[in-house]
Amino acid sequence: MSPRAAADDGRGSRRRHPTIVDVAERAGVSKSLVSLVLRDAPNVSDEKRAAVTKAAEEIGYRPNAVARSLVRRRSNLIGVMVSDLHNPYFTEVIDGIQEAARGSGYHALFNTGGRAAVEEDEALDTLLQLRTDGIVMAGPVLSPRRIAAVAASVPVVVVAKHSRSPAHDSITNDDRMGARIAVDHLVSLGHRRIAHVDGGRGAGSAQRRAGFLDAMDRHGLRSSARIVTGAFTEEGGRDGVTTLLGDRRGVTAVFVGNDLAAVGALDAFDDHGLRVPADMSLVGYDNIALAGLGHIDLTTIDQPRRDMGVTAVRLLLERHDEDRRSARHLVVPPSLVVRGSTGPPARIGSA
Amino acid sequence: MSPRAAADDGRGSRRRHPTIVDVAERAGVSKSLVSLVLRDAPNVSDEKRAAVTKAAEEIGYRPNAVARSLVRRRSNLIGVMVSDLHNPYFTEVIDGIQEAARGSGYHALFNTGGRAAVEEDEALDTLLQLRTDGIVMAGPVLSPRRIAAVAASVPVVVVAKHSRSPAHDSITNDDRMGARIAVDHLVSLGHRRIAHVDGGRGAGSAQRRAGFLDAMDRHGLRSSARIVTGAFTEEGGRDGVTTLLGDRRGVTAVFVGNDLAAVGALDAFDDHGLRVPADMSLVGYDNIALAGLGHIDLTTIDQPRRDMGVTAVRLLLERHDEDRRSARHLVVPPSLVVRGSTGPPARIGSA
DNA sequence: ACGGAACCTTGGAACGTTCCAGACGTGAGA
DNA sequence: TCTCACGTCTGGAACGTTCCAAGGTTCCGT
Repeated sequence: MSPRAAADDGRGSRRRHPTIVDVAERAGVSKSLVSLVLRDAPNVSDEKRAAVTKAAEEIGYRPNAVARSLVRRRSNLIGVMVSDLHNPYFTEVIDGIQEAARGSGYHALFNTGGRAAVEEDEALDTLLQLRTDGIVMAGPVLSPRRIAAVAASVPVVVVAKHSRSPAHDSITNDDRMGARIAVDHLVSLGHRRIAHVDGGRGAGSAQRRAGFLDAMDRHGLRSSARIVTGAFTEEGGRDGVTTLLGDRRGVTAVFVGNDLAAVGALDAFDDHGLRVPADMSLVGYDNIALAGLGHIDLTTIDQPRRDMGVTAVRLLLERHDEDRRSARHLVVPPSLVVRGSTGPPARIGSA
Repeated sequence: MSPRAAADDGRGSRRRHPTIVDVAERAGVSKSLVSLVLRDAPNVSDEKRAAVTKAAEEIGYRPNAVARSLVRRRSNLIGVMVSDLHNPYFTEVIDGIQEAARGSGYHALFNTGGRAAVEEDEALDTLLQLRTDGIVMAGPVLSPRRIAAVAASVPVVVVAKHSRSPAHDSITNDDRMGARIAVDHLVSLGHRRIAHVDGGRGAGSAQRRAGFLDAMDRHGLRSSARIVTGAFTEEGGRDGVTTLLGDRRGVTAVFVGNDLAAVGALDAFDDHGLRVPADMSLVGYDNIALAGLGHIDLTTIDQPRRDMGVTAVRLLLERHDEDRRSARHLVVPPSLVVRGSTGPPARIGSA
């Protein structure tokens, strides 16, 4: 009598999982044949195939991915470290990753670092020890050094954070261009005195600031461009606008660093009795779901986040399956989404 | 010369990961000793311990969790299937899970099913094949049958969906109680004619409806209670309110099924020129981040989501480590969060 | 009738760990 | 001096797969 026949695992607990050998015994074939059938290889007789399938079904066999990855030395897993799951920006990227992974025979598994470097490090370590075939880092706050170190042992693609590292790939949107689009839109509506409440030291903030100035310049409005410091939070937007309104010189439109901050701005305008868009136009950035709510209805700059997720997986597979060695840093174009927070400037007060 | 010394893996690609044997060779000890040191066992001389640690460090050794789980027959992984990552409700539950897992030497790994049963099934299969030590299902839309089937091979706890299955544990908030709290709050402000825009067939919707009627009854307001059908979406709330306002009989307050729908309701009130809370009080449910935004400022019912996540992990470990066999179905109390969307009813129109 | 190709099936090694049983000192107690 | 215990270290089996080389059949062409 085989030792396995001794039933449960001794702790009197949950019965051990059936293995390929159990299936083989029941079907009266070798374990190798079972393996072949389960991976549906050609050159297996219909008879045996049926017997194995039936036996597997009957005992509720479920392949052990652990043993499989060990011997194959690949897990078919894509690990995704998301810096912050609370940020709705990432959830759509995740959708794209999930979709692309499923479509290529991989499974995506997520992790989060709660915007803290130590935790991100731990999360990455888990992914690394699991021997995932590739790692996506969504908006990491980790140091470039550490990211490069991870990239030394597994393909890595960084999403939503600019990088020029030769060690890994990255994919970001063109923040400069996005800011320019926002300004162009406002100018086309007739605005001249436009302010920017920036995102402080947040990711992409510097580029958006540069794009803003750049665009104002092109329209010959450099002198009426105004920038105040904010942050990528509701509060950052509120404070920025408050500062701005303290000494505004006929500003009729504001481009805010991101949507969350724009909502804060909306709030501040409310407090000052300014109506949007009648008295003040407002443009955000990112097009998070929030911006589309009827009650907020924010004109904003959209990043093709889902596509970015899909592309991230593609980049990973190029490295893993096609053995690409050189780094690729992709920059995708953002686009304008016009909603109800922008309109022509009020006649009164226009210079 | 050992075959391993042949450098890379033949595909000319990424160098293979160093193993415990590589560390052993370099440190001049057996692989068993390396294993002992790495799991810092007692009874290892300081000298050897140092040698092993140094060697591991030098060659950048990182344990292979796959091999480890295979032989130990436990992965120290908690798999979390989240039905919908877009729903901010879950992100806080996730925080709790992550925190509790870390605190107990486990790692949490997430998955998502995009609110579709087939995809949820696939996601669970991935988790099952990975041999996670336990699975948390956050708001599954999967059939109870299928959930029970999964629970037959691994401990399962369902979060945010009522269940009485003997096969697994669950943790939910007391929706009846939450609805009662909402009504009590409105009544205490002086409201009498209160309506409920429900969540249709959404999870917990029936209980919230029952709690609403129950509370109205207790206050002797059964006859002025009004319920209209909605859904747990912005649109559901908007439509519900529109229906309601079509034939309102002096309604001064509305309790909406969840926060998202409440935002839709806010919108509909706007459209009808009703000011909140001056003309109409509004209470939501769930206390998602959105509700706290200054611009929305919604009074709502809070579920202790983070705690629910922590508790879910605890339930899992009770089964896995302490071998509990009987099912536990926990119900936690929700609480009121008063913000700016509720106030006393307007004098005009009060009966 | 014979060789070999084509097809199907199988045993065993390997993947990188953990764990068990036992080997090898060394020092204490008899 | 001989045992025995203790502390330290090691080899080998096991975990559940995949994959390779090779073993059998069957069938075809000559």
